[in-house]
Amino acid sequence: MLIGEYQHTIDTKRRLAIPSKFRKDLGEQAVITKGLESCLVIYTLEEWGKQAQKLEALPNSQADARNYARVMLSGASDVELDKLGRVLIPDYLKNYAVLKKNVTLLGLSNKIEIWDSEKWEEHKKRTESSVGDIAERLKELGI
Amino acid sequence: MLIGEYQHTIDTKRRLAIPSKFRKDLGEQAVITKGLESCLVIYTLEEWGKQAQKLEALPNSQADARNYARVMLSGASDVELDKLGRVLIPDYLKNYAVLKKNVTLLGLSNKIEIWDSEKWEEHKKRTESSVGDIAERLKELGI
DNA sequence: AGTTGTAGTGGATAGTTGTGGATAAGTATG
DNA sequence: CATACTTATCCACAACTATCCACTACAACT
Repeated sequence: MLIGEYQHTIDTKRRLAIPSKFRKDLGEQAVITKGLESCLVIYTLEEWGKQAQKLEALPNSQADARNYARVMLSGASDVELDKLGRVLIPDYLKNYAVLKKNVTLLGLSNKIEIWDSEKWEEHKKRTESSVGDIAERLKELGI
Repeated sequence: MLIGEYQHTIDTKRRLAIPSKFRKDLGEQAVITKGLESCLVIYTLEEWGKQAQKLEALPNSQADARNYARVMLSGASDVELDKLGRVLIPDYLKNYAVLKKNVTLLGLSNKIEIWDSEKWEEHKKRTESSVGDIAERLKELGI
């Protein structure tokens, strides 16, 4: 179902345990990639397939499209869950999101986000305090 | 699956190790050819078939199309993976892409691109900073 | 409380991967 | 034909990764 917030750790070998509640959704494989606000995103294979198809369909003759696909696809990595439900975070992704030992996993329905715990707390504080304002703005967009 | 970014080296005998995650997709043979932005592209035999078909189908009346097809088709070379999963980069392709020792391999779903590492870093920086703009423009194209 | 089970963390070992070099086989050139 | 030169096959090493097992903490249930 992919909801909830979990505190986990990345060990010295860059392994991260996926919350057990998320495992049946992911199966044995998943795709991890860069997200906005320098967090990481984990997709199910199915969900990633949809994203990849869109990127493959981009016109190869346009430089913009080529570059966009390059960044999006090369930034991703397919990972396997080991017997205990852990994944290996590639070095370049760990660096991108500036992950230290403590990370927070967020279940967001069709994807999972990984944040450095400190950064998430900070971000959450800022966001929650302005959640009313944001709701106002979203209403204007018809949500 | 062909996604992700890998740092490898070309040795003094122009051998390049294919990332092990890519090997099962390629099998024992692959096609390597020129790409845009002076990188190289590796296709599976199957995928190359599709690309070649597209190129052959280009309107023969247009000089641009003809030239593009010429460059792509004549530049191609089929390579075999040795027992350790390495391919031999032909000299003219190595020169075309100005490859030195350190190269970066990009998994782009249906193909693999090979860049000189320095050039890719530079290119990526420029692209990433404008990825938001690109996304906006692509949205206008209905993606 | 005691027991059982599960989840998260940490570490040891065996296997794989990437790289470099050595030797053998093929190709051209004088 | 001999020589230099390139290309293929094979092996060796170091670094990394996967797999396996152990330990602790917590929860649920009896």
